[in-house]
Amino acid sequence: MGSASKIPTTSYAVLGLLGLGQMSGYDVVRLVEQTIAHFWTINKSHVYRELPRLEDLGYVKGTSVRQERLPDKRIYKQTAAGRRALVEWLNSPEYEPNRFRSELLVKLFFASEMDPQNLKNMLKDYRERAVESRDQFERIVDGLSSDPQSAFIRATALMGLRSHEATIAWVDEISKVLQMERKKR
Amino acid sequence: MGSASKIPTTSYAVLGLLGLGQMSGYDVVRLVEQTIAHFWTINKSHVYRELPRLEDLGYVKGTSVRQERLPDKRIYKQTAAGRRALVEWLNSPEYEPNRFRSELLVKLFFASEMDPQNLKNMLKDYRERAVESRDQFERIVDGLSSDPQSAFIRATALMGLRSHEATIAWVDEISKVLQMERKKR
DNA sequence: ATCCTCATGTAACACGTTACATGATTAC
DNA sequence: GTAATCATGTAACGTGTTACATGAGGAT
Repeated sequence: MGSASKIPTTSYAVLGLLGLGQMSGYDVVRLVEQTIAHFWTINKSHVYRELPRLEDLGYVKGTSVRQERLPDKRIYKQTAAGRRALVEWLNSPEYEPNRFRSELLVKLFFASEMDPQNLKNMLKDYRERAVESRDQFERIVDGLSSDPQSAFIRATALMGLRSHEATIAWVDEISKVLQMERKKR
Repeated sequence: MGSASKIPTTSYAVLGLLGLGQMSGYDVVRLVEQTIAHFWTINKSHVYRELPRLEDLGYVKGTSVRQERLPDKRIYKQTAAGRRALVEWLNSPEYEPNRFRSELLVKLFFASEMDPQNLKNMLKDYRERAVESRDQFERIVDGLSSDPQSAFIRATALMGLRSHEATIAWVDEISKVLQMERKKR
């Protein structure tokens, strides 16, 4: 039953997207951006490396397509084995822990060496970006609203919304405190 | 003035930690875990690669130390040039955007292929981990409470706290909805 | 004319993780 | 006594990012 070769999350993500229809690498890249990028980025080069790997495993089947004006391309579709592998992965209860990195937080950690005005500007900018993202996710969530088929997709978008809201609230919370610290000195 | 060679955030993080006192690579690794790991992980091997690089740049100075029972080691300290480079980086207003990855969210995105019970278990587990993390951060934040020197460190810990709180609230929010979806079918 | 975007990918390099090594001490 | 932890690192490999390539079509 179990597939011998263990493949990383990125491979399953590509495989999963190919379940939505056959696509070229280029299409996958665009689709990633529109769907999972906010919790799982995959860039172009990586996609193009994953596709042959999935093909070697027999999880997808690629076909070369000639085009006139545009460069020739290769389109891929899930195989039955690919679908099985995907479902098996989905149903295994394990998942790697979340990864989060923030250069802003690194700078904040060392901010005692920082010019207070610069810190203030950076936090302002950070907040503004978060507001923009929050608004985007709000629109997305509202757009998917009541469609029961998209409940899971909506749930992931909702995470985006909530986490940006939390970020905004956090900036406001610490701005007050850091402001005070500056006065005290 | 400006340093010609641009180095990544990880290098500055190591450099910054070496500002807290001279350390071996091993010490840096432990310190990372106790301080910045929740928004900027750096593993052992990476630390050991950064140290010679920082030394080549003249930002730190390493000294070999003989030990009797323990393996010999090399301890590093910030140089004046290193400190300048760090401050310059801190005061530049740029920062790379946050990166976030979550295999759980990838699985959730494709969860229409998933056994509902498994999804339920995964979300339960995810929530439990978030609760644990939240509690840890709560203790940390409370521990650093009123010390003005640690305001910035406290701010980063507070981000950990708030984001885990948001995660917990999000799980509760979507659990209700997904439950309903299941009934409707 | 020139620059930007679409549409395909490849190549090189840097970052990040896992596995390997080694010996002393501490815990059970 | 055996296993885990401390205390140092190194080597190998896999992931992820940036730069390079190429030509058509549309915008200014």
